[in-house]
Amino acid sequence: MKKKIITVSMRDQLYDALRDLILKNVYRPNAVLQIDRLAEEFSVSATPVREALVRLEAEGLVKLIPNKGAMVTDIREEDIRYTWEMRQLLEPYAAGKSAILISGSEILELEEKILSLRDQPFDNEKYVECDTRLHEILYTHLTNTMLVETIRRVHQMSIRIRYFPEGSGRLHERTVHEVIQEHLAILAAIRTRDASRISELVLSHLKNGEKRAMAALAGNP
Amino acid sequence: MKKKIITVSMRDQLYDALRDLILKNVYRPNAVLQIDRLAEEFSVSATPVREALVRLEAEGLVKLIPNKGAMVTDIREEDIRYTWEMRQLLEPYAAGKSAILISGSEILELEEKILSLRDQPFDNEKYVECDTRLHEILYTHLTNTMLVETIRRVHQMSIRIRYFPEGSGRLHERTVHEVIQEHLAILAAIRTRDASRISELVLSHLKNGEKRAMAALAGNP
DNA sequence: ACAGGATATTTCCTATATAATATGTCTTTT
DNA sequence: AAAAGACATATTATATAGGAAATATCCTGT
Repeated sequence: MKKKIITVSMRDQLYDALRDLILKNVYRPNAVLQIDRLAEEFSVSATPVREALVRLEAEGLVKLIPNKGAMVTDIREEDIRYTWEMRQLLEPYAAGKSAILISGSEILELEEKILSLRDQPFDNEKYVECDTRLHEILYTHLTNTMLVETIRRVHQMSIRIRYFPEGSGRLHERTVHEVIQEHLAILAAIRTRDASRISELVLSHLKNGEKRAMAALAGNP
Repeated sequence: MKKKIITVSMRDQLYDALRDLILKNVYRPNAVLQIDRLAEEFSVSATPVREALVRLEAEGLVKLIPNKGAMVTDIREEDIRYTWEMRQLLEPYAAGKSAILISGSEILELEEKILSLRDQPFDNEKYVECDTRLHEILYTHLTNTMLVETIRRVHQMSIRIRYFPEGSGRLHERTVHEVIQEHLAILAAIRTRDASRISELVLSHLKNGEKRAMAALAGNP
């Protein structure tokens, strides 16, 4: 049988690369994204770059102005409030729903991931990686793909916000400790499969998260 | 002074045209969208067609399979449930929030639009137009653009569902009458600016809407 | 009947041409 | 002289056309 070599289109590779750079604020808000420059940067032609940009625009990460060009979307203070408003609207509901869908091994992985933060509590990169995996486990069992996709999008925005403050590489130990405690509380509730308790805890976790994000933005990490 | 001629990119025009055709089920679920054929159909080259398709993919209207092609996304029974689950999650909250943001003249326009349905209660096209305008007035005042955008997307899906049943051109008089009554009740609540009452009414309206959609799909329009 | 390979079709990308916008210079006007 | 306007130039996005790569289709030989 012929071996099946999977090939990822240039467009998809560029999309992934650019999204990553935008989320991590390497390309900062309002940065101009010049098609030719990006094409040269990645050693491809303009077409796949444009297609990647169109997709990023649909995700709200890039603003495309006809005949003018592309720029990374802005992050204003309101956007932070809006992001957490969305999360508070969607995630408590979603987390409650998936309570019974999470497997035992996933619960163990969650615990492992949460506790691993304790070891290197100052690494933003590691923090985001853990948070993202946590989201994956919590929400990808839901069958409502629209809900999952929306949560993914909003969470993506909250990653951007996390990386937004200048010099956001390090986190305060006290903050990380708080987050770990909240995560562990949620985990304990998941073990009991108590949907309404999970919703409650996720909501208060998100409210605290909003406060922490605002504080970080004001310069108190 | 030089006259400013606004030019809409080919990509945007194609996106609008294709979206409309998909929402109205002219291009039905699972229909294959061949790039060359579309390019010829609209007398353009392949590139802007591809870019329009990428955007439609991000909106969940088109499925893009690398090196294979594009097709209109499927509508399964679950998708209908998911759509209404999203609406019930978002719209009561959103409607409650915009209660105080709607102007007097908009309330009058709403009333006019709602009552206009009474005159020609069998026209699906007119129904959707009215429903869309209603959404616009209700939700575009909200400052949370993510929320507005998500509601727009989900509402878009519910339009597709409305057009989905074969021969969905005509509506039953009794059904339309029900919808008008529900809309009027919401309108009355908007006049009193009672946010929690609006939320309540929108929620029950959506629950009824879900039942009606399911019935229509089962062949009882 | 079925594997294997040639042919055809279609997507995907590159290279090139076209159109729109921004920039800079020179002229005109106040 | 400063500001505004008009023209030419440069830069950049946008669209077209053609070629490379992947997938699908058909044909042939066992």
